[in-house]
Amino acid sequence: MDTTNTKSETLADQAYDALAKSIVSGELAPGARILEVELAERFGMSRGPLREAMRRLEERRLVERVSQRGVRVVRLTGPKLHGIYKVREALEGMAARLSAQNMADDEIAELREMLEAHERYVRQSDDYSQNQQDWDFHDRIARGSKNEMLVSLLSDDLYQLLKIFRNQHKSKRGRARRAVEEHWRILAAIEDRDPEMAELMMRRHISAALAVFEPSWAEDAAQRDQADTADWPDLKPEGD
Amino acid sequence: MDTTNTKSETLADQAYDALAKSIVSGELAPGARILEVELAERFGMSRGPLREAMRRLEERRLVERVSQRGVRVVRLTGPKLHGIYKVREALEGMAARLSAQNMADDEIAELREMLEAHERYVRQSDDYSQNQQDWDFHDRIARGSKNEMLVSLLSDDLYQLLKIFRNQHKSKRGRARRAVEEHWRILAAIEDRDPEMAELMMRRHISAALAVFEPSWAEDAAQRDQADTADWPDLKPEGD
DNA sequence: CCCCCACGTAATGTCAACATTTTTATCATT
DNA sequence: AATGATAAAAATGTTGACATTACGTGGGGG
Repeated sequence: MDTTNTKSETLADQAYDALAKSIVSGELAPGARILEVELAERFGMSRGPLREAMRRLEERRLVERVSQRGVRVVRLTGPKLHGIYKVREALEGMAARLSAQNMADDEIAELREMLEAHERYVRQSDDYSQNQQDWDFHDRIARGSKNEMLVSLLSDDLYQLLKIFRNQHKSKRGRARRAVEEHWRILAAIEDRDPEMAELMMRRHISAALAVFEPSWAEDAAQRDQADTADWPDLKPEGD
Repeated sequence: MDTTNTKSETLADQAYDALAKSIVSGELAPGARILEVELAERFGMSRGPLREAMRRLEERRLVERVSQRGVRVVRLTGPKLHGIYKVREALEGMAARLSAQNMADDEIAELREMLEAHERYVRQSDDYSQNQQDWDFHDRIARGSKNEMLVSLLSDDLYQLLKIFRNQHKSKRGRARRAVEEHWRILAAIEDRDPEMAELMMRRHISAALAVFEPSWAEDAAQRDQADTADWPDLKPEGD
């Protein structure tokens, strides 16, 4: 973790950036406790700014806090991931629709180039998992919508959250190629300036991804149920 | 503002709740500066927990912070509101779809009763503006989706944000009645357990609301352009 | 062997003081 | 009257100390 060479101005903001990066990169694993005293020593700052940073992370849904007990990196269950994919379907469908209307011609050309590079990679790769090129494609569509709130919700919130769980996005053989084909269909609709088709293609794409990934989430859940009771016991209601 | 009689445990959480309520209720007006020292005195606590609370509000998009200069209640422009309505369309369309599938029969019955009461109110009222019954209807649909992330994004984030701008939601004569009619169509589709129709009706409803409200946002923007330069001057880029 | 209690340690929550930055008010000059 | 400089006041950012809560371990009793 590195708090130097960042553009943020206050220590609290620097700590937030560094922590968010560590969480999204997996360096701080899902479920990991985040101890203020330890971080204060590591970052060379007092606990105050760290607490501020962690409050921001909390509202970004990247960490979960229990009062008086501390903060840990969020863990997502199968049902929650399912819920997030439904939200993705809605938001990204709208993003594709708006991109077909609002995306600049040079942006669309760049997107085509990116997709060509992505296709070449997938043709010569055995890598099943979702990679940065996938995320870049989706990020570009979100930004192409020219809708600030959409970008914020997708690129700043949901994609960061999902990146934590890159291991939950392992596909079946062939899915990566299929995904690229679906990307082409989305791009074609955007190039055609056809909002309805763009939305339909994007929603189908997200639905298909969900169908592929979801079975493995149930398996993961079985393993996780054991670990849960071991390290963060049920909290009793504390009065009304 | 009141920090007593709340269920929150830490002072920071109490302050967050109290501040969020004040912002959403309009007591703290859009654009208002939030001064730590003043609040510390009013709430009878030190500035530390207040800073934590404000960091949470920042990520909830209810306040905007400029480093070293402070925090103010968010102001929404016409284009931003437009963007939020597009996001609403997407998310609430999905919420209605999922509610048609997942909502319990007794929940649907309650929703019907609520809508009947809402209709009676509108028939005998001259009130054009969007009221709590409207929000309650939408909140119920979001919760009926049984999708945590959808509920969080809509009911915890977007609706709170939009409530700040209740004065931006003044309608034309007759819109309130029309809205109730549209609510009936949404409910009918949910009762029929017809996800496609529920989504279509909800998306049309949000689109129609946008079409009604949006013209007045442009007028508001003209007035606001003058005020902006007066009280928060342009920030110069500070290096890279 | 299991449960309960007491005590010490670790971690979180808060406070007030200090450091730094920004804003405001005042005065001098043009 | 307007502008610029300076000093004081106000506000934000950070620190370390203290208060409070939670956790872990050991000892004793049933």
